[in-house]
Amino acid sequence: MENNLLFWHRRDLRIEDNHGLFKALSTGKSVIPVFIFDTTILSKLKANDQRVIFIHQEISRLKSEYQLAGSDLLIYVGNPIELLPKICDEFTIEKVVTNRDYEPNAIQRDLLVYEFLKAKNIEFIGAKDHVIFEKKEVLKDDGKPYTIFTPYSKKWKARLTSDDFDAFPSESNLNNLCKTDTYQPLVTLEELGFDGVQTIDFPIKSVSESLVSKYSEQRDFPSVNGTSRLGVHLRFGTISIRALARQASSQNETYLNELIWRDFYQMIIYHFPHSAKDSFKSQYDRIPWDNNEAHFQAWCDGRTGYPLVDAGMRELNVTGHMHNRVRMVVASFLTKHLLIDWRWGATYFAEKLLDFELASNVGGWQWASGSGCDAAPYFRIFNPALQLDKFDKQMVYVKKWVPEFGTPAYPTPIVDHATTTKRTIAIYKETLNS
DNA sequence: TTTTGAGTTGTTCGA
DNA sequence: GTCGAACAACTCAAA
Repeated sequence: MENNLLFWHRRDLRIEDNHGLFKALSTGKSVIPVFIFDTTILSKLKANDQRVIFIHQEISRLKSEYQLAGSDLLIYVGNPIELLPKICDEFTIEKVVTNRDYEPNAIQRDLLVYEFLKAKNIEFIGAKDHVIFEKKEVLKDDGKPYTIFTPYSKKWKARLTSDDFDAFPSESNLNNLCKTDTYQPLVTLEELGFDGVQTIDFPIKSVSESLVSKYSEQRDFPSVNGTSRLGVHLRFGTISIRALARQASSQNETYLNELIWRDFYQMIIYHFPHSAKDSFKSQYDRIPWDNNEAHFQAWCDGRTGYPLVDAGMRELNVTGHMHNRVRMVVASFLTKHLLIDWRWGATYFAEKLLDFELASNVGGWQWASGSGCDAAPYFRIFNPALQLDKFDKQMVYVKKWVPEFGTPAYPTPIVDHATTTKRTIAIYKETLNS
């Protein structure tokens, strides 16, 4: 029996411009595409997690696309480390191809997969697909990774050549897919242990030229649809980062910079995996957080008495999304007004955000709390009232999410701005100098 | 090795 | 109202 090749989809739920899939199809071998619902991840999620519904929908679409090409996407449920060797036996696989993942847990998983497959004499091949530049492609002149964004972005741009955004035409090579006419049914959300009720709208899979071109002027105003909301599609690979970068680079430098930030944080978590759980700068883990449970709950529920903060949290709770400017404001408020550990906030975001991406999330939270690489200085504390005046002056955003604002039903501020910010600066100062 | 300039997104105060 | 400086030093990156 002829040997086959397995292509393992993870956070790359598309056929077109998929580097790993292109690589697999280019070998000329018969390629079997597979996706595994990883129960070690799913078991930690709540039954109504909207991201599982999103993935399930996209898997369903991807499966039909493979079926149109005369093949099928095989679906498994379980622990990939245990399943992959079995799948390889079942289909006489000689090589497994996948796109690389840079999160510490994923790297550990892939290392184990590599060992298990190696023991069976099966190759395990990775491809770069999730970012423009990965690992050691953008380093300082001394060969070490950057920890400051601006010089990183300069080197990133200097290193860029005309073909770095080029698509990998995986979709034009589908005749090498393993052919089948017996379609395996897709496991249902209920079978996976999820309730399957979609409560939020999923963002569309594209961004208009006009949004990108106006991005730098409009992105800071939460009442304006000035951001692309493509985070979830980048997270699960339902769009190609190369296609997006191509569009951005020709239209808006600020937008391109945001994509470079994404590469930057992916690179940081790859080189400094401790920063997934601990502060990048360890001395910030000595800060004596207040961690007041009642304050935290008020923050989660959007009833701090600071309208911009509350609007943001309520937008998050209802839609699974929060405008980026407001993310900074609520993160600054939690860490620097309430003096609550950035991990509490990061964990809450991880649970709620449809577009949650570990590297960007811990990067952002550590930036706001001052504990990250290239973070805001500790004395830089957003004033929620001033931010409201600057970015939602007409209170369109606030009134949308906090309709009772201005009535007696709206809570009074749970803490005083001047008092708490002075306290935080004093505590940070003392901790960092001791 | 030493030196120099710079560092996502702010706020407050006083002239 | 506008503007510059202070906030607090420190570390990083590159020459």
